[in-house]
Amino acid sequence: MKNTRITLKDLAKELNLSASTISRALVNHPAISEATKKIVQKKADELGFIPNSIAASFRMKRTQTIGVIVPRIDIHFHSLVISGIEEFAYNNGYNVTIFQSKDSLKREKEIIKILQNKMVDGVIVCLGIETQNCDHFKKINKSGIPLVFYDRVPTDFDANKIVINDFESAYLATEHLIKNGCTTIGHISGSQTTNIFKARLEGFKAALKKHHLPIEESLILFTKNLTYEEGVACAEKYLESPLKLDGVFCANDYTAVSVIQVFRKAEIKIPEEIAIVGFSNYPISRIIEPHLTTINDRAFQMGEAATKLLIRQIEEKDDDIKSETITLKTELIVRESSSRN
Amino acid sequence: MKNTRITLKDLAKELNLSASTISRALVNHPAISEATKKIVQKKADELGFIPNSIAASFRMKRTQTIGVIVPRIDIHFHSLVISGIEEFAYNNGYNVTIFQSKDSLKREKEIIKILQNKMVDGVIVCLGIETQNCDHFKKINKSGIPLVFYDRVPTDFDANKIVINDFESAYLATEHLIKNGCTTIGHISGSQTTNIFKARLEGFKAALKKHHLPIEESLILFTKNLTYEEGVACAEKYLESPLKLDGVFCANDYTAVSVIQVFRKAEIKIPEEIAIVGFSNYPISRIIEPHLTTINDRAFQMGEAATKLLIRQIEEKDDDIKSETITLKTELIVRESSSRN
DNA sequence: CTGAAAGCGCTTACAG
DNA sequence: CTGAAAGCGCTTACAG
Repeated sequence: MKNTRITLKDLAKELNLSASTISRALVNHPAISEATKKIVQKKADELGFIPNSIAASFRMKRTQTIGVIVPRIDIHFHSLVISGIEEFAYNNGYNVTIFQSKDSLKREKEIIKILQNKMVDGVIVCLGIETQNCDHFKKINKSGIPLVFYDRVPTDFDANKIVINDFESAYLATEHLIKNGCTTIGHISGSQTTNIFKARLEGFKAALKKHHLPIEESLILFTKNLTYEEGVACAEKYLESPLKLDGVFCANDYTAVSVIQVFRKAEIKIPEEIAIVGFSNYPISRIIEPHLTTINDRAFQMGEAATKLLIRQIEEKDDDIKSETITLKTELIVRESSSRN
Repeated sequence: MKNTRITLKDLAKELNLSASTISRALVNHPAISEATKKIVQKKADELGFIPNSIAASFRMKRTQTIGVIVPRIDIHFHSLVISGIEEFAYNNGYNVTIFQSKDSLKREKEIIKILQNKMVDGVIVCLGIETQNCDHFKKINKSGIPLVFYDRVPTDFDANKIVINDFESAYLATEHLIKNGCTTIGHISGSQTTNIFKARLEGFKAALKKHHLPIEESLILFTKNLTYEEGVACAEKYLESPLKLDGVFCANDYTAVSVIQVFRKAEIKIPEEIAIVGFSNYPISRIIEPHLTTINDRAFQMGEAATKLLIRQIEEKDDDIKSETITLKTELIVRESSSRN
């Protein structure tokens, strides 16, 4: 059953050619005559030749493989990014090997080791929540393997990054609320140790300032992980607030959905009495009623852009480490939750 | 910058030992003395030795890699399965390489080729929608690479499969509606070329029959892909039906959510007037109001079980092809959408 | 308990 | 346009 695979040598013997010629013919080397190429290709098909790309990788020290490290693959955002990575990689002849760090620093370090053992050509990573220090990444980078970060990116060294313009997106979202007549606007934010949530908060404040609205600190609520449950708690706080708010900008869609539900249960009309904007354009945003205005965070494009940058660096000849930051444009998707006409 | 990696030979020279001994010491071979192992390990750490596992794979014809083919990675069900695969594989020393077939047969065949080139040790796959004929999989199987299917599995050959008991799950879900007093129950089904949806429909009918309720064909609606939008259309049909239905069992959660929303908009009380049950336990099921009763389809466990079975077959010595079907137990999660007490 | 030697299947610099 | 030869870094059967 386990038939031994045909090799270049077998093909060579069969055709009275050298293995070198077979090898070259199969990769369409310009020095080989068309006639020979045709003969070789035909024989290869005939005998069901399966090239051993492990042997080739070993020889060339190139695996055509990209390693990906995400906190968890079953978070929709990451699965969208990975989808973009796989798509772009596939179309450019690279394969993708996936690892979940589970937000564990220990595991992240183990994975880095495996990636080096396996000689991946490059690595795309979203840092785990525990990771404050990127020495393990610096090491792999110095060994000549290009690295691109997305979403949660390192601050302690100069790396390739794909990000979105969180500040401006938040600014835009907030301004949209203002333009729809909101004057007392709350914000539900995430952990301030994560840059993107800090930036969203800043953008929110900047928009208020710009439009001469007061920044009510009591309406800025902080959560740990922006979960649905935390969102419910925040919404309940808003209900108890002496300030009568008429708009909320949430740093993600889950919390926005909880706010919608809690307010509706309290018989508050959305968007008439309170307008809501979320962030990320999760599938639920166009299912929840009223449909949620949100920011398209371009997860798929993030994966594509990361892979494109990575492959360019893999295939570039020169060995200088340089780092680029690519900022993707987001988009405000206006739906009913904020549309007062 | 691109420092050349230390090899076994370098280590051997450094320690006045042979490469054989170094190799054995590093894998904890029993024939090597503890003293030697210690020395070797110390030196390896000191010089930052990174084993070249591509060389090892090449030599041993074993890559410790599992190939995974899914239609799309950004479908929540699949990302959950992959999460289970990655987790189990990681804990057992295997890596996971992911490919998306995008439901294209052509692409599926291309991927199979790549997988063979890359000499993965085994493959886990959910068939694409176009795939009626599994010859390409038979071929890779015959070449000695074990294969495990999940969710959409082949019917034209005897393969390893991980499935859930769709029939019984549907039976249970329907019986649950009956026990909550429903007598005129509809079903929203998926494509009948897909076995799981056929089985769910059969389970639905069996439960009605068992409880001596009539099977109203006009209340059994078929969709192509069980999308949210198709669900809306089905719900509207139900509203126009002369039969006054009081329960709906939906073959997935998306359609169940649309039914809830359409009915609520029509001022129908859920669950009092119509009770709803979905299938899959998607995150949205515990967000939508009322929360949706549904079937936990064990996606994560499916990934684990598939990987466990695959690894066992990879590591088994004997070359017989045998096929196992593992059926996972599902679970009915009762929530408000069907609870009439 | 340790070593010498062969070989896995490719690619490529060199030669012609 | 084609070939002979070396070598990538491991593992392992064999010998001692």
